Amino acid sequence: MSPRRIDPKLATTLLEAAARLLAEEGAAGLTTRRLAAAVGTSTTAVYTHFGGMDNLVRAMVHEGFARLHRRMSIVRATPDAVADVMALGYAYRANSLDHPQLYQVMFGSAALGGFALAEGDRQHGKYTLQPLVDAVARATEQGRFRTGDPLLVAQNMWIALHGLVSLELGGYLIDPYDADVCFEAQLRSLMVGAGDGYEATAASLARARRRRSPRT
Amino acid sequence: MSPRRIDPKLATTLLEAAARLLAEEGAAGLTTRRLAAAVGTSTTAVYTHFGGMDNLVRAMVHEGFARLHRRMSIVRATPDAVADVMALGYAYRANSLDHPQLYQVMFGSAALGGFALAEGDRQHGKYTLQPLVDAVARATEQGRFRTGDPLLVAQNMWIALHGLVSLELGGYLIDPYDADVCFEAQLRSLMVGAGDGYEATAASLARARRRRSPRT
DNA sequence: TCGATGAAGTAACGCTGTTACGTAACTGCG
DNA sequence: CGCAGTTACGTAACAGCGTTACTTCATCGA
Repeated sequence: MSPRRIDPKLATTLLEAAARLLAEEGAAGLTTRRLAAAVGTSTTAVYTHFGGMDNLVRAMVHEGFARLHRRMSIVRATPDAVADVMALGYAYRANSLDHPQLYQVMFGSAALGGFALAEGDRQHGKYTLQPLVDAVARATEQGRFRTGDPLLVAQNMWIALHGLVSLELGGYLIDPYDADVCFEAQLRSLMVGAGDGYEATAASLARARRRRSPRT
Repeated sequence: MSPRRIDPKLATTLLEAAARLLAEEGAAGLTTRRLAAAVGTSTTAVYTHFGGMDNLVRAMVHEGFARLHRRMSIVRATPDAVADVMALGYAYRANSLDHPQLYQVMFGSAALGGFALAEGDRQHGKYTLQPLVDAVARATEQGRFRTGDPLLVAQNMWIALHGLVSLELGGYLIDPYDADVCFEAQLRSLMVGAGDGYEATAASLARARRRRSPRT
């Protein structure tokens, strides 16, 4: 019927449209038919290029982790490793708030919505976490953190950050304190919990705060 | 067709069946038709009693928060308030692991699956958090925690715990450390981050560990 | 120029939540 | 006891979902 669209990159087009649909209408609005309509094709395209909605979502999750990794990779190492750790925290949260729906699909145990993630899809955090592990290791070398496995310390920080972002995006945070207050309190608590001094953490937090990236 | 079931508590029956369906088959298996079949009625019952699937899920979430609150309320106050705080952490995680699917619906920003939670539904954490706030306040009075708002401190602990449980249930935790290790490391870090001494925390953790409730 | 290959469209299947409509049962009043 | 009134339930349908045979058609290589 419609003139045949010669588009060898239909897969990419589909992914971009899916991301836009997800961002604008939420996960409920991300259906094969609406996606097909958005790119001017038929639902079959999803199957020839991805083999189903699951795989398309999986590809989006993949892309989401890559973007998160990129966002955290541009945080440079400075002489203050604790400030670096907190700067990574800022980057993590900023990326999540920039793509809230995607974040919820990545971590929202999206199996709920019928989208099923495979085992490997959840392990992208492994390399996403690497910049944080490095910064923690340097903070440990600098004597700011207690001696211990940087991977375990970094993972605990990631866990706490995910808890914050997850509850913030879900609207679960309780009234008197907004997410910003909770976030910085969380950062302070994490650094002190890892072994840093209370005053030293405050100074490093001030430094990290100045390094927040303006936009994506 | 079938003999009219005289069951004035059909609403309760539906809720129980829904909980069982959710636990056994996951959120994808929780449909009006399967639910109706499970209790030997028709899909209409869901609408006369709840006004739709959303409200039924909302009622389950309500019940889930109540159960969580109950589970945390049986943690008694002892002279070691920090041990109490960690015992509440154990209770929180134990409850979540006992009802993983329900937990994911409660916090999994279930809007993804088409189930929408109302604003008020998310604020049940307000009273659920109260036992933790009290324990934190006592730990502060005892000089174990730094002076500060117990609500903010407790909220940060809840955030971190939710992060752990959420990632654990979703299968996101990274290999070398299992969830138990991460959990106890998280507890230690939280107590130290709140102001407790490293050695004092270790002693209290040992006490809290002995108090774990055996079953629901 | 012609056959082969692969992708896209059509239409259908079974499933979902939801609702209009009819019916049957319980409730309360006389 | 008998008769409305109200409520709850079953039936059947609608729209929309993911998915999949089957068909059609554009493109490429010989």
